[in-house]
Amino acid sequence: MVITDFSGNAILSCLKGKEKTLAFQEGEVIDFGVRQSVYEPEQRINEAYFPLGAILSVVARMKDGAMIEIGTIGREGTSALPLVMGSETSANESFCQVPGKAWKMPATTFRSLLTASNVFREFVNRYLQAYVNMVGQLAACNRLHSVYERCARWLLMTGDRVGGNEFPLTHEFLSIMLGSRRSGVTVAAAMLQRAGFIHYEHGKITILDRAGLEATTCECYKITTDQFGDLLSLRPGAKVQ
Amino acid sequence: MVITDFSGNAILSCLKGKEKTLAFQEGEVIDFGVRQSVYEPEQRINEAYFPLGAILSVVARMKDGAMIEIGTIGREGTSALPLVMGSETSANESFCQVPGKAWKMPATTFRSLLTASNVFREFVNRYLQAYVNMVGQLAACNRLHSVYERCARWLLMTGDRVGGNEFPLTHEFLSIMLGSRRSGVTVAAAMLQRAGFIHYEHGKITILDRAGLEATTCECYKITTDQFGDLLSLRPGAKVQ
DNA sequence: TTGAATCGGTACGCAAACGTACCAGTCCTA
DNA sequence: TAGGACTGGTACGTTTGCGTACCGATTCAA
Repeated sequence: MVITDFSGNAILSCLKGKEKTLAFQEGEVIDFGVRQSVYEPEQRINEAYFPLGAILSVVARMKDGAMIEIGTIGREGTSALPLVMGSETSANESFCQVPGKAWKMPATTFRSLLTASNVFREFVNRYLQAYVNMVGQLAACNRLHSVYERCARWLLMTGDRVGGNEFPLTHEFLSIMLGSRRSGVTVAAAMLQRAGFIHYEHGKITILDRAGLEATTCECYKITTDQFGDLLSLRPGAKVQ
Repeated sequence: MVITDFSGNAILSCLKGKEKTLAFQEGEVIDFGVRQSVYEPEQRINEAYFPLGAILSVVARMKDGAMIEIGTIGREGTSALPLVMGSETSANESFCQVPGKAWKMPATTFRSLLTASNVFREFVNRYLQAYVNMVGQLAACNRLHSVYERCARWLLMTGDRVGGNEFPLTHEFLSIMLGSRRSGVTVAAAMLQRAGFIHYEHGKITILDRAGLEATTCECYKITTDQFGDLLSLRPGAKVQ
């Protein structure tokens, strides 16, 4: 895979002219491996990442070791939102959820771009708004909806961001992201498979019937995705920008 | 109550000189009544509010009518975060949770202040960061912690924002905010009262033992409050700025 | 190729919370 | 001051999901 432009990432693809050149010169493509750390909590952010295929998870970790996803970042966004809000650190831990490529850029370059380009800053702000709305909707969803619904939602959202219908995933990992038991996720996933919406085997999952999943999941998926969609045209196959 | 300066609100109190004058001239004190609407979902934001005693709730409402709190705003902040992110509308509904006063300012004035004053913009950004962290922590808390723990957390956070130990609250209302049954909240609240941490009667609650509540609640309270505290010195009795 | 690790299926007792209902005390208002 | 609304206490059957355990199948590495 050769990066000839930034069309793989919605944020980067709105750069033009000398800002685009700067982003090229001072950045590079990197590979994220599964569970590779992106940011550690309270640590200084030195790089901004823009997924080109990788998917990142922002998680909260409790003192007892419990972990749960509070945000997810794919080709529509960037890991560097704290920098947009003028923070030097990330309050939460984040890591790679689905392996793939990402554009890496020094934090200083990202800050320069925010200052230099109004279009870029405004676009990043719109992404920030959509991201915040996603987190809020997740807070509601986590309290009000069943494992089964949330399971379908997570698969759809990840499918959207991976830009395809197949990605590596274990029940164990999904259960951590959803903040539920592995056995509970297995039951929910088995129901989805029996319904013909998905197929999985040994750490690999395939979405077979997106419409079926959408009919199964709670309204949170549509609300969140529409909020991104208004801003960013995230759906698979949709043209970025 | 006569407003001689903005010391009641952390955000406004960082205004100086001609920006402060502008905020005075183009704003006014208003009274928020219980359950009075602040913003409706998807509607244009025409005013920014800065609580001086009132507490506002941002909530998500589901198609089936279920409602749950996803953010709370008191003397430390402002209702107008979507404007900070360049949005014209609020994705969620918000209303007054605890009645009291607030400073009201046209959205255009708020935008002017953000442009005119670096100090103000940076301060608002720090508040935005803390708010986003609060929502994320809430997403985790809603999934991982019991009604009992969340009940104590909510009372503490509201006590912090009201700037006192007594405020109007019914079990019914609290159960909606927490996304749980009223009967469940009654049981949890009764435990807290039996422990001597709180006292309540007919829609009025008093926090008797803050340390007791803090020992009871989950870590989410401390994490969230510390994130605000680093930025804003929110605790009761603490000097603002 | 063989042993270990990973992954998924399933079961089961248990706790939390749901959903609902009914009742009594308090407050508000006509 | 009498009736109705609001608030809180309680009960109980049901559901969901927890916590844990065990087992078979697949995959991977030695």
